[in-house]
Amino acid sequence: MSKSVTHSYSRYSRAAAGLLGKLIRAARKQRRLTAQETADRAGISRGLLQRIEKGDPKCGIGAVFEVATIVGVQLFDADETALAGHARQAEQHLALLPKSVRRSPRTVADDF
Amino acid sequence: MSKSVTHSYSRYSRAAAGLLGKLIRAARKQRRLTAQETADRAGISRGLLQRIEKGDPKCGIGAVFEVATIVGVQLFDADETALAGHARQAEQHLALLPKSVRRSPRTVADDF
DNA sequence: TATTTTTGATTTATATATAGTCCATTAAGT
DNA sequence: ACTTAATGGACTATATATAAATCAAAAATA
Repeated sequence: MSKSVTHSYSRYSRAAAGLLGKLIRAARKQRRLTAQETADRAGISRGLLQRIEKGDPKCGIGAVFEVATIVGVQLFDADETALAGHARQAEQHLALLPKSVRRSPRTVADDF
Repeated sequence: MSKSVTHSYSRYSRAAAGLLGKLIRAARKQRRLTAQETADRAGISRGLLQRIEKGDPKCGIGAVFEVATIVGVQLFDADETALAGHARQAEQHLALLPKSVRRSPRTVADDF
């Protein structure tokens, strides 16, 4: 076996994944959905659902979003959402920005 | 080669991943960060960053959150956030709910 | 225009995420 | 209390995500 390179995440990222997991679990319980049934509907295994609810950062974002949707956790609220709005805005903004970025020598804060 | 089981995601999940990717890309450009530099800071490869910005649902949620944080996309705003609030609430709620769920025979709507 | 960097895409090798199974424990319903 | 179901944890095999390297095209600066 070769050396495995353990990647570490920022506290914020870990917290976000963990919180999202808790949200999902709570929502599932509220709806009285079995872990197995939820997993089936999401098209994933029960084991993966466990990891998602535990906040494992290695879970695929698609699987997480899928489960979140099923149990009724709206990340980006409703039809015209926080995220959707942001993204449209982002796209427009993108059109105005240069298509590639030339590295500027100034340093950027990296604290979070 | 054995048959590969292609998993399909709901439209909502795909949209969510895609939108988040666009958000990230736009934010990165705004900050004039190179793809390579962003990837380095996130501790991931440039290729993975490309997939994240393209909205690939198979990307690990930890990596996505990490990049989002770096480029300044706040999923759950700031220190006491939408999500954090929800999650605390979720936890309390969880304490009041039964620890396991007994399947009730009634069917549930599955359209989204 | 010339030069240099960024980007997008592809390929390969390796690490690892996931599905599937099993078992022990715990909790719900009777 | 008894019975049955849901959960949490392991473990294994396989699919696949990821890193790394390379190259061509596009775009930024001079």
